[in-house]
Amino acid sequence: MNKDPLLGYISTYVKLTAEEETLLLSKVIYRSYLKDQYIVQQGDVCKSINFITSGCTKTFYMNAKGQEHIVSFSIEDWWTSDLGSFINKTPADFNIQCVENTKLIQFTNENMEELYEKIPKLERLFRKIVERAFISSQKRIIRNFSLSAKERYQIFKETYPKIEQRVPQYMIASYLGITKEFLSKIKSQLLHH
Amino acid sequence: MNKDPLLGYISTYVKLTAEEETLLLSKVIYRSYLKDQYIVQQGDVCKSINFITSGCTKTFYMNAKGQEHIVSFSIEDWWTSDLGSFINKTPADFNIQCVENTKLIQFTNENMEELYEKIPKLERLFRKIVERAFISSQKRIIRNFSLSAKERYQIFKETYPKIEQRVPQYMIASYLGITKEFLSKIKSQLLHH
DNA sequence: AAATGAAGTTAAACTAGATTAACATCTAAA
DNA sequence: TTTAGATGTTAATCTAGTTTAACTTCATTT
Repeated sequence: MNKDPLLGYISTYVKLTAEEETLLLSKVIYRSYLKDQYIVQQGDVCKSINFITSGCTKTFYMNAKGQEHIVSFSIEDWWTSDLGSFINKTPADFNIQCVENTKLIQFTNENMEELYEKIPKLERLFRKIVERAFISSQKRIIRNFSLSAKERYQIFKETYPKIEQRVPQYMIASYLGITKEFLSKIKSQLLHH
Repeated sequence: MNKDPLLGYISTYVKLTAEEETLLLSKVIYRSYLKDQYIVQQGDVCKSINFITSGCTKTFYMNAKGQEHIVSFSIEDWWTSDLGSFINKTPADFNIQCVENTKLIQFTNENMEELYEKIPKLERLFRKIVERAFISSQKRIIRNFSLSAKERYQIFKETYPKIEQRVPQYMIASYLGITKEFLSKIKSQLLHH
């Protein structure tokens, strides 16, 4: 039925007519990236909002000392972008890099504006998507404050079992806000209970 | 011109007609709370999205050990809610409590849905509001990972000078994710440089 | 089959920030 | 005017997590 993964995804939020679906697909760009390629580089303006159809990316901040801090991983059926940079056309705070070969569907800022005008239902779609993202971001702040690294790791494994198996351990440590050495210690503690 | 602070605020995002403004005002509830009163209690379902017209609130999570972790402060012209609870009608993760006597304008879930149907421009308004909230939440996660408590305190002072003067220091410590004793130490370090 | 490098482990020494506890200051009520 | 509660400070001790560094394991290339 839904030949396109994006349309399938959208239909779970809002119902588009056939014409709207055609218009939408005419305004998106299909792209493939190889493992390790950058979709967005910190300092550049982020030109797209991206819907991932296959693969895996990491969004990270690199500080002055050259340390990576991973904000999020994204896999199939998730969105990724530096939203602040995309909306305000300011230099990106984050890098988005492929952890696997990745296929995605891009919306540029101009196409996005046009689509919002022509298909107002998309305002609702993206309102809801951003609401969810915001809610989970708030929860993450609280978890980082109130839980130990070990507890955060256990919750990560439960919440994102797929991601845990697909990305190297040192990236998980970075996502959790700890060093790879300390995550290694936590894992051995959990093994030898 | 704009007799109502809410309409004034909204007009900076989207232009409403006089009829739309009237409809909107007919669907909101004006409320006053005293200092220390709760607007939302953790565990209850959060029934409203609130636009603050005067006063100050704190949104915090209380963990199993009874420790408060402040997620955010809100003052005039800001919104406050437990969005996850409001949208999904699930028990609230957070408490929202007044730090000062506070006046606010409430949108219930049903009124909100009705307003979205009748004034589609509001979808855009709230999309943009939530986008901003999400962007700053992401930045906060990164700051908590990559900066020391002293640096976070300095950024807090620069970013929210008004709030710093209005809330007690132990709440700022909680917002920063540190103890009041450690914030006290940081302040004396900054004084006697 | 050896060599290179990326990813993960272990352990010792170290530090940012927590905990505990005693004390200080301020305010508002009685 | 005293008292009591809330807020803030100082200092000693403690700990979760970092740093550094040496070592292991595994996959890929030559």
